[in-house]
This record gives sequence, structure tokens and C-alpha cells, in this order.
Amino acid sequence: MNPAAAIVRFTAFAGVDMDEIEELKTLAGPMKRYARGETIQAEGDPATDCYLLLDGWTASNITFADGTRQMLKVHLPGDVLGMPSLALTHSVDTIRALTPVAVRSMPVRSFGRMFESNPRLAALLFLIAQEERVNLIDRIAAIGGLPAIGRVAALLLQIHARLKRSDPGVGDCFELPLAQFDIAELVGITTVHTNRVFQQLREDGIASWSRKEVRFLDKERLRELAGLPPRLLRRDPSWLPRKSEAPGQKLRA
Amino acid sequence: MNPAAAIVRFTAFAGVDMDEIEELKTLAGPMKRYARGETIQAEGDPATDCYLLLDGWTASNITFADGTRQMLKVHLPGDVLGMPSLALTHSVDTIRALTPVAVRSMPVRSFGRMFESNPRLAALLFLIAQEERVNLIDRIAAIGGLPAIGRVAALLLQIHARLKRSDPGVGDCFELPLAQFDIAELVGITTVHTNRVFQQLREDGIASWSRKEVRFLDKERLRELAGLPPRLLRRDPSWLPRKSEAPGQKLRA
DNA sequence: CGTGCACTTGACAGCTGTCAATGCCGGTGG
DNA sequence: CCACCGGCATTGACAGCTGTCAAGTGCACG
Repeated sequence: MNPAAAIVRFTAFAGVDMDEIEELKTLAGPMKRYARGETIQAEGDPATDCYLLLDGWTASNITFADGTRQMLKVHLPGDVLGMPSLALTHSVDTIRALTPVAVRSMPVRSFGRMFESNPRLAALLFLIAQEERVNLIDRIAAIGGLPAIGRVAALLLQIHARLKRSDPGVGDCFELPLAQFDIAELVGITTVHTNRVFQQLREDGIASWSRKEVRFLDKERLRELAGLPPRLLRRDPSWLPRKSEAPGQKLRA
Repeated sequence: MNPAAAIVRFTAFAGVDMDEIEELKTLAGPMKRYARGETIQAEGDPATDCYLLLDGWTASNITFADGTRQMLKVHLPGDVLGMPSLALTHSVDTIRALTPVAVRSMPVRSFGRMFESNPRLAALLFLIAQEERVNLIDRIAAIGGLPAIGRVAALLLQIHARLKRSDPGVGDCFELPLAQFDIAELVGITTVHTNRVFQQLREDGIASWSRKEVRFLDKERLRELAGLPPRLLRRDPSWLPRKSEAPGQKLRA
């Protein structure tokens, strides 16, 4: 609901002024709400729209021929959903609401307009896509290279970092509206094993989890388990196109 | 060396005319060659440039604190290297030559110019980034959700599909300039186990590998092992910005 | 013809998955 | 207010996939 949250991903790379916020708004369609568990986009659907997540958490997952699912990512407010599928004829992933959510659809047509009318916003969107690639890369590293406990550690740290990006006030204790089997599906292990991993994290005084609430007890050791450094976003890249017209606006963020 | 190969990724989504090819060329710096094993970009370096891979194969990998490596992707001619790191202050991955390679650097500054001067090329680059996200997503699915043999199957199919994209003549037998430990690192298993997987693939008459050459014996079962359908790129998305000036040029691809 | 690197193979351990049962908690309806 | 119920978390026993270690083989290259 926090209006700023909806554009965090854009303002993360550079200031965005009021004009641009207005322009972003014109790109998006009306707001739509989904209840927990509802599907926002299904695998195999033609990829016609993207969605700006305004409020709530969603997950995107992919389904194997045998019905097994692999969760790819959880989305937080401000994330743009469905962009990867723009490259394909059919959507790759199924996006569903983990909590009650509010989204605004972003018709692909408006992407074309944005590239023509506002190169700077287009470049920011491009950077968001690259940031997502880094997220996926880190996930691959974790899943491919770490034992179960490290995968969970990496996941928790990644989500925490992303939460903190839109709300710097988030501390070492935060709400995580996922079930243990969601986490299992995200890091590619079973629910049972996930449970054992959390028990060990608690025993070792590294992190605890109860009632959908995670508490980091020893972030240092959590990072050791994850084995990768935190990622720092590049602020104000020098190559970004400049704001085109209407000077003198107050910058946001 | 095939000049067309260098721009496959752009022409995959829509026709690109001579003007645009020229414009792409102006974006890139001089050609540079690397020997097998050389590092093109190192983790932690400031992310200043991207590279257009003209010829040869490269790999990008990420290193954990304990020195373990996870390979993320192999790059084929036409791929743009180093884009994800544009979102960060420091490069995420190390890119090294798997074979002798030729690249042209693409200074980031030229990205900004392209977004301003040619929205259509910028949008194509945006689509390339989304396609890469799909590749990463499929890799995550394979690594997170499949046993070793399925991961290898998925990898072989993915590489084959990408090869075929720039050279439709590629058949069910193709060169794969990787060592078994490269494949191991790519799919997150050990060399020893990779070896056993290949033995089983051959025993079962599914695929064989020798002398850096892969042969698909039963593509149907290979796909079953991978568990995911092939991905079809979206051709000529209706929302793409149109070519701006200089009409009447012959379209390429 | 020797050397080195990569590929193979075998034995074994350990992480993780599977199956099945139990416990916990919040929500719902009587 | 209480009993029931369903979803999720937890536990134990066990199997199996995959990793580790170590040795041996084969091929390419000098």
C-alpha cells in the first residue's frame, strides 16, 4: 500500500521525478486484487501482460511434465511480474498469490511506448531485468553449489536484503509469509529436510523461525553458510540517458 | 567468424536492417582475442564493459568464499557477456574462454546512447535479457528439481537449442567443447558422478559423448528426463518500437 | 616415448529423500 | 464456549542418490 514501494525497483538505480512517476502510472492498467492462493498468470498462457506488484507477496513456479513443481522466486511489492515470458510465445511460469495481493497490469504495448517516449525509464527497466538476472544467478549458485543448510541461509539473506531495499527499517527479525514447503520448493529440497535444517539453524544459534517470522541470531555465520557476499546495486550509472524535458522537478528517492 | 552469428540474438526477435547493424557496430569497441583458459572479466572487478562474443565459447562462473566454483552458463557466439553486472558496483561472475575466442567490448556508455537514439535496438536488447532470464529459470528448475541425469539432459537440450538458433543446420550430433568437470560444475554435481550419468545415458541408448562430441540417440527420452518443454521465442512482438528513419532498407533474417 | 591431463572405476560414507505416523494450531460450526 | 477438522509442522526409520577418496587407464602433446 505504501505508494513508494511500488516504484522502489526504479528508484533503486537513480532518482525518479514526479513526471516520471506519472508516466509510469499511465503505463499501467487498473488495480486488481487476488486472494491468497489465486493464480495471476498460468504457465502456457500467451504472454500478453506484465504486472506491477503493489502489495503482498507472490511466487512464481514452473511445473515439470510429471507434475513436480519448482519454485523460482518470491516477489515483493514493487517487483514487476511476468517480464521473462515477454521473450516467449507462452508464459514460462505460474504466478500465484502467497498473501492477498494488489497488482496493476502493465500491457506490453505500453512497454513499446516507454522505450520510445522515455529512454531513461526504459533503461531503468533494463537495469531491473539485469538485477533479476543477478538474483537468479545467486540462486543457481546456492542450489547448485551448497548443501541444504547453505541454500536456506542464502535464500533468507537474499529475501532479507530485498525487503530491506524497500524498507531500510527492516531489522534482523522479519515476517516471511511462506510455509516450510514453500521454502523447500524454492531451494530444491524436501519439506522434511527443510524442517531439519531450521532445527539445526536454531540449535546452532544462527537463525530461528516460528509463526512465519524469521529471526537472524548470527548474521555472520549465516553469511558463511551462504558463501557469497551481499550484492551492491550500482547507483546512478553514468551511462543512463538523462531526463528529457520538463526540468526543475523534485527528485524522488 | 560467421558475421551473422554475432547478431543472432538481435535478429531472433525481429528483422534488423543494415542501418541497425551498422549502428550496432558503432556501439562496439575493437575486436580482442583470448586464448583458451584466459579470463575476460573477473569477479569483483568494477563492471564497466560488456562484450559481444564473436567467435568461440566462454563460461561464466561464480566463486564461493571457500573457493568452490559454480558455473552459471556457457556463452555461444552472438551472446552478450557481462550484462547482469551492469546492475551492480562489482561484477558477479568470472568470464573465461573455453576455446580461443574473439570478442568486441561494448562500453556501457554506448548502451545509454542506444536507448536514446534507437529505441528499437534497445527493446531488442531488453528482450535478449528476458530470454536470458528464461534460460536461468530453466537451469534453476533443472538443478533444483531433477536428479543428476535429468540435469545433464536438460543442459544438453538447452545448449543444443541455442546452437540450433544460430545455425539451424546443427543436427543431433554436435561438438561440445567442454570437459566433464565443466558439465559437472554447470549442473551442480561432481565429475565422478557426471561420468556415471554419461555412462547410463549411453547404456540406455539416450545419448553418447566422446571426444567433445555429443550425439542424441533418443531425443524423446532425453526430453522426458529434462521434464520441460522446448521454449519458443516470440517473433515480431507487436509492441516493439518501429524502425525510426531511413526506410526501404532490406531486412536481415 | 614419456608426461600430464582428463576420463574411469571401485569402495564407502553421508546427505537427502521417502514413507508414515504424530502433534500442533487456528478456524469453523454447533 | 467447546469440539471437530484440516493444514502444516515435526519425528523416526530407512533407502538411495550423490559425494569423497584413491587408484588406474587412455589419449594428446611435446
